[in-house]
Amino acid sequence: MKYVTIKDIAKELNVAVSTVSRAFNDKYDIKPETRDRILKKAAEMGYRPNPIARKLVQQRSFNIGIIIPEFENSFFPQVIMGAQEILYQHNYQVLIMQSNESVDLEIMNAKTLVDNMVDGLIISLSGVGNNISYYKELTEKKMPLVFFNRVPENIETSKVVFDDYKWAFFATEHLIHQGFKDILFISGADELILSKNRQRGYDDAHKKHRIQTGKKITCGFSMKDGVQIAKNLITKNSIPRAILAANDACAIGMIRVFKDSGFKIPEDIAIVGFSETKMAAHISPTLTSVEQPTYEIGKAAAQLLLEQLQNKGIHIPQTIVLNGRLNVRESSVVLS
Amino acid sequence: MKYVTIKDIAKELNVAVSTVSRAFNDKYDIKPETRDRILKKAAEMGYRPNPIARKLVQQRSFNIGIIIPEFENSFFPQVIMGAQEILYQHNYQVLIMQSNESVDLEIMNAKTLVDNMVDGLIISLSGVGNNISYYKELTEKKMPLVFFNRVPENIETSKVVFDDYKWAFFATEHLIHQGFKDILFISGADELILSKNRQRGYDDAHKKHRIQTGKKITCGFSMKDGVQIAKNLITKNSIPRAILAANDACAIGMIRVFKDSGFKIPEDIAIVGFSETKMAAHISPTLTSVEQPTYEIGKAAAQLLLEQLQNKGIHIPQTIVLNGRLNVRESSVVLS
DNA sequence: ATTCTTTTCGGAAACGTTTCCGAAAACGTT
DNA sequence: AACGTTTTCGGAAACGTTTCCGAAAAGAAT
Repeated sequence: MKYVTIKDIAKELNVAVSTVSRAFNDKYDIKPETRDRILKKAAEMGYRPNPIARKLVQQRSFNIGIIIPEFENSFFPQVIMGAQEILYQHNYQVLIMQSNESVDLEIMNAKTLVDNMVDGLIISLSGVGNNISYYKELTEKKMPLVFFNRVPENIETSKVVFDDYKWAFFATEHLIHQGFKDILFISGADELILSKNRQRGYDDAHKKHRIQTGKKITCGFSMKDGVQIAKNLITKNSIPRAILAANDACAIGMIRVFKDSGFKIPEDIAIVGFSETKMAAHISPTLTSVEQPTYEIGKAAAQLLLEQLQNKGIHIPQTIVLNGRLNVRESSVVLS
Repeated sequence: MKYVTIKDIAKELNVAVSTVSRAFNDKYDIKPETRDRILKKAAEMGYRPNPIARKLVQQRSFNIGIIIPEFENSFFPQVIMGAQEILYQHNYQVLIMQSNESVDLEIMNAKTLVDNMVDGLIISLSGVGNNISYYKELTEKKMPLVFFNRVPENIETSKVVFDDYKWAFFATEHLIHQGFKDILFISGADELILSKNRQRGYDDAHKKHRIQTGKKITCGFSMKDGVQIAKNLITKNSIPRAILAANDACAIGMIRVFKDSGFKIPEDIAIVGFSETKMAAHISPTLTSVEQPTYEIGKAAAQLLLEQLQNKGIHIPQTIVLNGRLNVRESSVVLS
C-alpha cells in the first residue's frame, strides 16, 4: 500500500509540511486562502491523515478500548452499540476486544489496548478468578477506566451497574408470591459484586416473607453451564420447586434439559432468568426475566469515560446504578 | 500515561538503542549475553514495545480488520470467533468494526482500518446499495481482502460463501415434500449474490416438482424486518401457505406476529429459517432452519487472508464454498 | 521612511521504533 | 606480528505527523 503523505502535498505546493499540517488542524495561524489551496490539493491527491503518526507524536489516539467477556449473548453487543453511539458523537473510534471468559486473555487484551495508546478503557470482567492488580496500576497511571456490569470491588474507578440487589429481591419475591418455597439460587462467580448483591436480594426476600432460603449453586453465564447444572440436579435427584437463574442463557439451558427429562415448566419447576435476551419472549415456555437496559448501560459507561477524558487529572469516581424491569411470563406463573 | 521506552533501557545499560532493538528481534547479530542482559533489564523496568512506533516504521501492523454489518444475531460473532482463533495463532491482532447495516458506515470503517495500516481486511457487506468501488481501489493497491457470507460480485478477491443455492433448493423441496404449494420467498437484498443464489435454488426446486413459484419479497436480516413483512401480509390478507425466510431473526419476527394474530404455525403457515441461530431449537414452535458452519466460515476467511499475506504479490483469488445442513423441526412439519 | 505589531510561514525537533552502514572488537590464520 | 574474517555494536536516517521557535512578510503607526 502506498499512502499519500503530508510531504507529498507540501512538495507539490512548494510549502512546508508544517503549513500543510496547520491547514488540517486550523487552530494555528494560517492564511485562509493557502489553507483552502492545500485542502483542495489534498482532496485531489486523495490524502488521508495517518492516525498512527499522529498517535505517536500526540501520545493519544482518540481510540477507546472496550473489553467484553463474550459476545454470544446479545447483552454485550447491545451495550457496545450504546457506547459507540455516544463515543462516535465525540469523534472517538472504538476498538473492541473479546476475552472469551478468560482472565488471562482479558489482561492481555487490556495490555494490547494500552500499548496501542487508547485514551480510555471500558471493561466488563471475565467471570472467574479476576485479577485487578493491573487495573490498579492503570488507575495510578491516570488511565481513564470505566467498568460495567461485571465490576470489581476495591478499586476506585467509575462504574455502571445494574441494581442487582433490588431485582434479585423482586424476582425472588415474585416466585414467593407464586407460592413457591424451595427456590434454588443460581449465582454467577462469587468474586463479582453482582453475585453478592443478588445473593443479598435473594436472602432479604426470604427474610421478609419468613421463608428459609434454598440452595445456592455457583455457575457461569453460558447455556452450557445451565445444561450442566440441570443434569447434575437430575442425577442427584435434587429438584427444586423454583429457580432464580444467573441469566437467560443459563435458564434456557436448564429448561431444555428439564423438558427433555419430562419435567413440566412451570408446573414442576418454575424458573426466572436474568438480563432479558431476545430469546426470552420466544422460547417455550416464554421466560420470565429481569430486563436490563443494555443500551443505557453502554451509553452511561461512555459518558462516564468522556467525563474523565475531559477534565483529566481530577477525577471523582462515580457509580451509576441503573434500573430494570421484571417481565413476567409463562415460566414462573402457575394458574390455580 | 508514562511509557518505558527502548531509549530508557539503552541509557540505563549504556548501549545504543539499536542494540536494544536487536535484543527484541533477534534476527540481527547480537551477543547472547548482552541480549539476555537487555531482556532482563527490560522486564525489570516493565518495558513493552510500542506497536504504534513499530507500525510507523515498518508500514505494517500485524493487525487484521474485520467488518461486519451487525452483531445482534449470533451469526457474525461466531464467525469472528472462528477467524480470531486462526489469526491469533499467527500473531495477528484483530480489530472489529461494525457498520450497523449502513453502506456509508461500512466504507468509513474500511477507511479507518486502512488508515490504521491493517495488513488485511475481512468483510461482510452491509445489506442494501453496496458500493464496491473503494474495495476495487484497495485490491489494485494490493491490500489483501477476503469477503465472506455477504460478498460482492464483479471483484477479484477471495471469498468464503455458503452454498446458498443448494440449501435454498433443499429447504424449498422440503416444504414441497410437506405438500405445500404456495411458498413465499423472503429474499435478502437483491444486490447480494447470496440472494440470487437462493432465488435460483428456490426456483429450481419449483421447476423440478413442476410447481409454480410463489411470491417474492425483499427484506433485511433483522427481526424488525420480519415483523414488518408479516404485518403487511396480514393487512393485505395475502397469507401464504409456507414461507422460506431470509434468516432466523426474520422468521422469528414473522412467527410472533402470526401467532399474535391467531395463526397456527405450522398448521396455517409453515416456515423455514436460515442460518440456524441458537434460538431456533428453543422457540415455540421450534424452527426448521438451514444451519451454516459459522466457525468454519471465520476460519476459512482467516486462512484465505493468511495465504495472501504470506505470498504477497502473487495472489490467486479463491472462493471457498461451505456446506450446511437442514435442521427439520416443528415449524415446517404437519403431521397428517 | 522608519519603527513596531501582527500575520503567516518555514525549519527543525520530537514521538518510539527499525534497519542500513560502517566501525570497533574479537578471533583465526599464516 | 601482521593480516583477513567474523562477530558485535553504535550512529543515524527513516516512518508521518505535530508543534515550538523564530524569521519573513505584511500591515499599521509615527
